[in-house]
Amino acid sequence: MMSPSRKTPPKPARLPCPLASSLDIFGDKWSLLVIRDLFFGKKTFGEFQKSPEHIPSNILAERLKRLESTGIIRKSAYQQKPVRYAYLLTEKGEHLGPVMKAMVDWGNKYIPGTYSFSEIMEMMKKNSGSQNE
Amino acid sequence: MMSPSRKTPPKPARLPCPLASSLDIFGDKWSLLVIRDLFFGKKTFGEFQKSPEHIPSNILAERLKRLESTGIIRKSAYQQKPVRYAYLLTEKGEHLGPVMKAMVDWGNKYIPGTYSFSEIMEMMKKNSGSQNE
DNA sequence: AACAGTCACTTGTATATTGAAAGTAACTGT
DNA sequence: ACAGTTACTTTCAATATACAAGTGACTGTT
Repeated sequence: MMSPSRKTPPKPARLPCPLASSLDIFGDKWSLLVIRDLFFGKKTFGEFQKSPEHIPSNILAERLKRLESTGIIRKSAYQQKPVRYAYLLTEKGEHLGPVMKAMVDWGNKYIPGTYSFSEIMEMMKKNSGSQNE
Repeated sequence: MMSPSRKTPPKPARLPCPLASSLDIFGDKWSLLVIRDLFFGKKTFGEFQKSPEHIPSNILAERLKRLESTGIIRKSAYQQKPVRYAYLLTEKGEHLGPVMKAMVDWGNKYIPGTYSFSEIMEMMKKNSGSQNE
């Protein structure tokens, strides 16, 4: 039997496995895409939304909070009147570069039709107002 | 189960971004943990279940199907009477090593309390009958 | 001053995915 | 015959996601 008398553990923190722990932080469908956008120079809520995958705004807001709370990004006000924030990668966040690079390399090798880094870079720049695929 | 009876955009295939496409394949909480286990020499359904993160059996079954359908793993019968399968990484799956390594390195650097590769290796071997966290 | 427009969210609410538990099928070994 | 093992499948409540619409604080235009 499991010990039942304890209080509820807030986050069982899956285990001391660095892979499992990392996945708990950014192992979802969207987090790394936001981080990718930050690498590509995007900074604001609106810019993240314009990316071709079209992240829902509520999910984006939540992910930004999570990434901030885990120290991967931080925000700084870029204007005061209505306070608006730009998001930036911390050192911790920037060190996710190798993780993304490994995934990009794998994708380029094993998923036909994926674009190279520079092609994606181009696509990111002219980030469309189009809602269509 | 419901079937998609209406218009069927079966998999919009998010975009030609290799990162987004990779995430569509293994960007969830469990897939890479199963792949980790395969790297650690685990092969059977029961062995995956015994890993310390305790993946639910229905999720495990689904992930194994998905990983097989995407060519990351394959299965081969290891006995006939009741046909039972052992799962193996394909070349495509083995090449996820660098992705996991990058994540492990990041976790070890930025998540306090995570174990090194060799410590995890040890833990994997004596994969417990313990149900306790 | 009134109104459209922008930006960064927030709030509802369907829908989809997940997780925990229990059940099933095909055996083996006692 | 019956318990045990292995590999799942089924059920269903809980959680997460997606989509649409709305809000608040402005700016710039008429």
